[in-house]
Amino acid sequence: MDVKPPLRAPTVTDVAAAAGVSPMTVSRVLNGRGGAGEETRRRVLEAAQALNYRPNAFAQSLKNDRSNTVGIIVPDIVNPFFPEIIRGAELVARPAGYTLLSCNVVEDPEREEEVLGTLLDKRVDGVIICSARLDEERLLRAIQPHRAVVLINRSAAKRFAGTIEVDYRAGVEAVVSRLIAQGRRRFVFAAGPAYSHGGRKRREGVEAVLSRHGLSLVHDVPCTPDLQGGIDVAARLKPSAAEIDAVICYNDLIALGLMKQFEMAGIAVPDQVAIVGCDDIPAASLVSPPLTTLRIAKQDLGEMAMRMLLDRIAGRNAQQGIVIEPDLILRATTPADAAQSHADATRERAAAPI
Amino acid sequence: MDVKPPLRAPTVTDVAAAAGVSPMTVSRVLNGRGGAGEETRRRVLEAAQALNYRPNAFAQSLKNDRSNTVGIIVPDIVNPFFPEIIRGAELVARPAGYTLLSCNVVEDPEREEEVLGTLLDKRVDGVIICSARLDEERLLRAIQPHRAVVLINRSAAKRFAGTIEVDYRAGVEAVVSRLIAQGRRRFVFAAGPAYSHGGRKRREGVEAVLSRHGLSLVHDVPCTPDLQGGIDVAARLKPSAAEIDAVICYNDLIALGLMKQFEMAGIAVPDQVAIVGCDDIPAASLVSPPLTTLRIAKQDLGEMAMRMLLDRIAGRNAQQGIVIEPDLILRATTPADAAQSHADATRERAAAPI
DNA sequence: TTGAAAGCGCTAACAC
DNA sequence: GTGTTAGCGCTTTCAA
Repeated sequence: MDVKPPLRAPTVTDVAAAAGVSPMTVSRVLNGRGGAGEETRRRVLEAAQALNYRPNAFAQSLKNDRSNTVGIIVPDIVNPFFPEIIRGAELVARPAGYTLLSCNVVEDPEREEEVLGTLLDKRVDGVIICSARLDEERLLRAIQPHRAVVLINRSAAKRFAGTIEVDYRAGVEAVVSRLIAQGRRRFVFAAGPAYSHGGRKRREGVEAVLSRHGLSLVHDVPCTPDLQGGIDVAARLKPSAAEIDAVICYNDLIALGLMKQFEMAGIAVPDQVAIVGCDDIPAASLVSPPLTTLRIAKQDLGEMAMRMLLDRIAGRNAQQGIVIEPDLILRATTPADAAQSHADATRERAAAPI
Repeated sequence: MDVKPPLRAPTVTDVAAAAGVSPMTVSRVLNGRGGAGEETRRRVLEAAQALNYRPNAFAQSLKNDRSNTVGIIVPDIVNPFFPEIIRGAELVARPAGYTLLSCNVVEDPEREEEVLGTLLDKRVDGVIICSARLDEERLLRAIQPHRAVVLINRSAAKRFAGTIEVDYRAGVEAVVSRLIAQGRRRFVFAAGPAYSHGGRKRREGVEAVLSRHGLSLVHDVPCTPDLQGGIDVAARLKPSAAEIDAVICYNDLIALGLMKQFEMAGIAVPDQVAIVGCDDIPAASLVSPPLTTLRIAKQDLGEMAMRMLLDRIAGRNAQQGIVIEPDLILRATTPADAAQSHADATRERAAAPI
């Protein structure tokens, strides 16, 4: 009556014995490699079923020299930006017969290197790396032994990896231009991690537009890419809050942390200071005022990356680099009317009845 | 000059040849199994280094019959509740020498079963299942062949799995009692997925308190455990919003979606309707008004689960079942003063100067 | 259509 | 202290 815990999982040999054939035949039948008698086929299938047989993936991988596993490395799984990418990647990987191994490196370059090593030990068929934090040289060395690599938001010699980049620069330029047209002049950049490639792109966008208008950043403050980062930035900014018009944030988490602090400090958003995020995570539209941000099609990004990776694994290196454009989502942390200047908005608010 | 892509990864044999010893010696040195000459040791290490040798995890696993990999299955990686659990689990797994394979089943029981099979093929040493959606019989059958299993928020015969459960019932009872003391009488339960074990616990909590007061639920509406679920519930509730005092939500995501819709419909929270969430995800404290919720120590939960799993893998089944208590986090979607009745609050608000 | 042998990379057991 | 042999579970090659 008692179901005994399986002391040893059944092997091809067990199935073969049960079906009265050779292990080879079992393998053939189970892998649909044709060439197997109808009757034999039935017996094998039956035996496998009865024994609850499951092929040992190690043995298969060892023999075939492929694991049907791919890895994806993200800086922080708790940052809502990344789970969507993972989900997208998984959506493509599974139907293609691949298992996805997702690894979280908690924003630590050492860990990133270590994880790439572990994935190598596990002989993954390929890896997607999101926002790699390693410096160029170490990154190249770490990915070089891998069979196939796709980098998200990081460029690299095409020889070593396919790339998918978000055109943050263009996105940021669009918002900053708009804010300048609305009369904002004194900008702050809440920069996120210093070593971020995407962070540099965003900065370039801000600075390009500013310098076109003879302006430059009032502050450029690095911070962790999470709520706490936004809180830290707020602390830095509060003493001189009267001297700034707008804060461009590395991501929504920072923007949200910042907003909360500004709200508590009585700093009016967007009337006194405009705030712009990046990513468009769900919380961005839930807060008050809802956050103006750059939307990235996160799940699509994951899907594209995985498709590119599978292509590379299969040896068809069709697409080498893709750039995707973010959408500017105008919500209420930036002034509503592009024609109306900052000063006007302030005056009008002061004159409003309630 | 050109770095050639590795056509074949180096093996013990390669290292052995380079060091002028036998493969066995290489294995011994690299695994620190003592018994190896100082000089030999040095040579082997050098050779391994030079060739950039990395042991093939398959071959090791095949031989040792253990993969040093553990799996964790979550219903939806995009739900912010789960990434924190995964991170906690990983924090414990990695130092112990285990790689964590996290799998997302997008709230689909079929996928859950399939994934348990895949993990079996990969011969993981153990699995943690979060909020298993499978029915009892299929769940038991699916976990039975696994070496070690820990279930989060799901009970099971101790024989087959360790369990960690959140005492949702107690948590919910605490809020509901409080709301009743504040004069709320007409409760709605936004129930989440019908097949959720945790959902049943929460419902028991609500109903226990209500019946103690001679009350019963006005509505019990199932929904998906995400923002959309909350939006759907709002649509269901809006026509009769005047007839309800409080909505107890399965999780924060639902509560947040609901709040947003209520806000747009001009339904005052908490004055007209109180809202309670569950989980305490970061967004809960960011919205206005901030959400009253039950806080679960998510990362701790992940850490505990992983520790329990590793214990089970090692054969020390010390702890079989753990129950953790949620903390009631009172924020502003429920009335502030327990002594003040609903009616009072409403009157006072109406009389307020602004 | 089916089977026998050999080997993927590694290590436990047993020599020497 | 070090090497030899054998085998983990599977599948490719070649033969029957």
